[in-house]
Amino acid sequence: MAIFKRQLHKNVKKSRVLSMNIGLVSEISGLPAKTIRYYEDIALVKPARSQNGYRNYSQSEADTLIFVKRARGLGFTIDECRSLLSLYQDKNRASADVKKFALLKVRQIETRIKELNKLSATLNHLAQNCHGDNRPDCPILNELSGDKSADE
Amino acid sequence: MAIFKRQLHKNVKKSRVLSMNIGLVSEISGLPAKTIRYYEDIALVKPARSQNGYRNYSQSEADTLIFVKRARGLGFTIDECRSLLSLYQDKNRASADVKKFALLKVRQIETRIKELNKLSATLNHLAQNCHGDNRPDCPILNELSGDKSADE
DNA sequence: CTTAACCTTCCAGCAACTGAAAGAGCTATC
DNA sequence: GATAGCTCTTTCAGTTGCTGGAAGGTTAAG
Repeated sequence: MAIFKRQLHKNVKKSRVLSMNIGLVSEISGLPAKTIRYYEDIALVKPARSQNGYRNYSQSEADTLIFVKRARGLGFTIDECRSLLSLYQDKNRASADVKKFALLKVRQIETRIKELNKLSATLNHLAQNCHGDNRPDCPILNELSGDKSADE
Repeated sequence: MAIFKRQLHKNVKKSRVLSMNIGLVSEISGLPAKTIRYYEDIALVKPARSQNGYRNYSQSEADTLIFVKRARGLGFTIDECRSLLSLYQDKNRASADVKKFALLKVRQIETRIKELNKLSATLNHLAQNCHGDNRPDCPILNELSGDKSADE
């Protein structure tokens, strides 16, 4: 056993190792150790502990963390990740549920994109009308201060 | 103008300067009273107090709050609002500064839009490839779990 | 005088982490 | 076996921008 102790960190990335310390899991999942501990706090992934108190992650727990990392990267909230995970772990799940979930998320993202597009257009318009020299008059500030004669 | 009735009655008798309680400022600015108090906590707008301890907003303080409301609506952070306000209140400000600020914000918003577009496309693609029936296989979950054979 | 609508402060919590402090454990090297 | 230099532990606090609620004081109206 002692042989593997340091090799875990250096070499063994993909082999089926019995258990992993948080540092290794952090490395292979790409999640900061802080975040992984936080995920334990919120009961997302609760690893066993070694005698010395160190967290001890199984391969499947590491996989779960990687799953969460991907789902978060796709814009799912932690709670949504929980739902996805339970669907993932449910052998009798309906993929229809997951599809519905994903499409709802798509609609939410698209709404947000529309809002941001409006913001960007408004700001850009204001900036274009701003002469950008040292004269004190500025359409952007005028607009913000509610001076209606500033724009258009 | 019904809003002002009570306040006018009360304040005009005492002084020519119109000052407002938080409820009135909330109404005319559209910001919740909670938010306005929070803005005092973070030293954005610190009103005087009446003898009874009530907050007493001047017209210009109310204007500042309206300014902040608009700027927040345009996606500026509180700290950015602070900068905008100091530019606004600086008689010698260069509108170039404001323009630069706004254009930077536009770029940030556009970056965010691009990210969201990618997310939306990925999710949408996965959903389209999901048959959406009760079979347990689901490309979305397969993708999240890192199964490369799932997609394409 | 009572009641309702104001106003006040303080405490707590949301999401999803991140930083820092203080201490214990482990490993490599001398 | 001492020591340097990692990794690991817990706990508290902070981030951003608010929002909710409790407990209580003030004011206006009927």
